[in-house]
Amino acid sequence: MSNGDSNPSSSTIPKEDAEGLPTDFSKCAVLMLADPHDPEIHSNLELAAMNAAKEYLGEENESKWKGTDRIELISLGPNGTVVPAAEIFAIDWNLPTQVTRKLLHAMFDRETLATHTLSGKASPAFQHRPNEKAALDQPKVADVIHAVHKFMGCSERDVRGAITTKCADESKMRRKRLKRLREAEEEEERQEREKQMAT
Amino acid sequence: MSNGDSNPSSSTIPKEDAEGLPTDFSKCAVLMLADPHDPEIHSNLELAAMNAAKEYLGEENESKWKGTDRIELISLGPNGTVVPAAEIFAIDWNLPTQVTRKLLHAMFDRETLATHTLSGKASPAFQHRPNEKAALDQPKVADVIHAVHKFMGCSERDVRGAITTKCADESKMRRKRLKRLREAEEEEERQEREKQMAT
DNA sequence: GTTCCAATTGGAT
DNA sequence: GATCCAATTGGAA
Repeated sequence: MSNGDSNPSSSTIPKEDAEGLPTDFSKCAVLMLADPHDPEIHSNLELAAMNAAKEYLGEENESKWKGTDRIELISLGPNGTVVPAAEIFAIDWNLPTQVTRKLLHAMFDRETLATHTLSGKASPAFQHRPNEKAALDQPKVADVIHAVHKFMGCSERDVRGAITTKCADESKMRRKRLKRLREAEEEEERQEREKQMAT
Repeated sequence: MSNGDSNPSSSTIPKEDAEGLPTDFSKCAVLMLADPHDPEIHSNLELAAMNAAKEYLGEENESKWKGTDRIELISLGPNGTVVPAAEIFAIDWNLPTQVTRKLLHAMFDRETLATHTLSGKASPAFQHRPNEKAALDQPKVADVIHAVHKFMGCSERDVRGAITTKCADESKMRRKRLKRLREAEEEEERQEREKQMAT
């Protein structure tokens, strides 16, 4: 895990040398969001998805599949980013922005979404400020864009827009949360001081 | 013309009391961008377009149709905003944002686009600044959104987005133009002073 | 508690 | 010269 992407339940394209774990593929069904009529995309996806599944089912994620006979993963695109099928099926596949936001939520935790942006670039409207935010993991993001674009019929720029605003919204929510925490701490300190004054 | 919309070549839904000019409708073909399978939209559009054409061909715009046997107008939506067919046909109907920008250009002059915005609201990111910009003529904008959405298959929010950025871009260009003018004036003054120094 | 709206920005294309 | 990109914002929905 490199890029600040502390992913709770997704995995992306694995390294070539995936340590040859003795993964039992009979336990794993990889469903794919791909156009079967586009053979090139399809075969790339198939390969990547199987590799990703192999990594996903490896030692690190053992707790997630031990005990189940079958774990279903859905690969989102050529980079082989996979997401548990249950999370995919829980999504209402009608509104592109909703799908985008849910997928992001499934593959990044809220802290990551709040502290990253689509591009990692500073806002041109606030260039004087230091930019604290890095870019989201690019292969994963590319797969989200691919999947939503391909299967919702919306433009890639729509998906990118949805990602941008999702990160912005998570950032605002995080700020609120931190502020509330800070205020609670101050209140605690104040009460502490009051108690000491009383003695 | 009320709303700061100095429209060069478009007209919108007319007042009820259109002064009953003896317009010769045989000279006028009103083509309509409407779904003929949606009777309600269609008939609203038909009525509005005919009224708009009547106004469009009235005294104020006499110069535009005198001498031609036939003027073709295209109505964009339920509000009956019409645009000359030639301008419509000159557009590449493939890219939604291009279509939107061209339509705006056809119905508002650049000064209007530069000094107005889609909503007329101040930017939430710069609320301390006074807001100098008013909203674009709403019925016209609604017709653009209607037309592009209906015939390009893109979402209304895409069209709105395109309008927003078109106005922003025109505003920037205007600022540049004004700055250049100012600098040219200053340069002129400077040379004037130099000339006086020499004498 | 979340998502949506859309205005503004400078640089990239 | 014109268009596109996308980060940030506060309040509305």
